[in-house]
Amino acid sequence: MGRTADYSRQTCPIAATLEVIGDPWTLLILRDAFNGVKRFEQWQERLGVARNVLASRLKTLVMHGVLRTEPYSERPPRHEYLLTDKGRELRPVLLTLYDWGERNIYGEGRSPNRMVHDGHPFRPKMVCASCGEEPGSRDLRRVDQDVAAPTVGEALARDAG
Amino acid sequence: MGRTADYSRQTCPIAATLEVIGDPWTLLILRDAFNGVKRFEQWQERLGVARNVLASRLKTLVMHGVLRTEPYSERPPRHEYLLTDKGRELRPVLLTLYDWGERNIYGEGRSPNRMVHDGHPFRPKMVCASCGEEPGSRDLRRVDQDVAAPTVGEALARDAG
DNA sequence: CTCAAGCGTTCTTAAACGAAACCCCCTTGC
DNA sequence: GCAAGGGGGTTTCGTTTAAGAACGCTTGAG
Repeated sequence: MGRTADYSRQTCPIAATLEVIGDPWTLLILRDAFNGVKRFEQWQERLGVARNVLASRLKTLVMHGVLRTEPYSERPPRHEYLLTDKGRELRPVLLTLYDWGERNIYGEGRSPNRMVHDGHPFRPKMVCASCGEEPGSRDLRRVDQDVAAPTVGEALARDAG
Repeated sequence: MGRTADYSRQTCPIAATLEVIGDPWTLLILRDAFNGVKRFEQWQERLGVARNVLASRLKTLVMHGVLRTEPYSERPPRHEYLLTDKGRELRPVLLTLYDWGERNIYGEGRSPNRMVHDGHPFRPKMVCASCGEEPGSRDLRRVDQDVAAPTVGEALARDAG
């Protein structure tokens, strides 16, 4: 059946998220959206993605409320795609992907572009929102509510290497 | 050419990262790897992914150094797949995906499983590793090294909504 | 000797992709 | 008035990939 995302049956926030943004093109579309891209032709040109694929991705992003359309011309009828709040909350996802690639593919400091926060190099660090500490691999636990299958909590609570 | 990831030409850490882990199954494989899964049959059973696809994904993860194989039996020859350091550094990626799904799909606190850090609910927060501040949308800048095309820095430095 | 576990590979079929053509609506220029 | 062009897609068609089931291989157990 092609790639009809049958991992949907998984009751897990990660799987659920991937239903929405799990496509590689989708993430690049969002990257460019954060980059200020708003229109069909801009994405098409930058990404080189097939037009039908782009149209389809934009449609599902709108459907899922990650992007919304906003008319910018009546005649001819034209609209642009803007990030919603829900979409804007994906920034940390893009930032962690960015950071991983920069360090693990390009090699520390050899990335073609880097980010600067207030004058100093920016690197994202993940901390616990409540206590501000960086959680180790051991002190994160999962709590199930009403699910039997051990899905994801241990996932991130435990190291396996 | 099917989906031969031609966004490879993009000189961008995000695109580069997606070359490695941009497939939806790959991310679920990694989720389970963090969950303690180490063997072919375990993944196959949990994910319900086609065996040929699983084999192919594991192969490329090993090729990219995200997983490594470790023999656990000589006769018959068997090995398991373990996260490398490089792979373990993907934890923040999984955590941000988890968090986004929990909040934006299940709705605050309604996720089937949640995470607990040292007794209190865990939510990841992203801060600047240097100064510890949570970067706003305005105070992040991109610095190009030798690339002409405006690719990603603005992406994350600027809001577009 | 047969069976089962564990890890894939091979095969067929049905989606999804990629590329290019085509279409609609409107504006501009001649 | 009519061709040219920009913007935003949809249609068509050939190719690639994924899904799913079957098969193969090696070894240990009964």
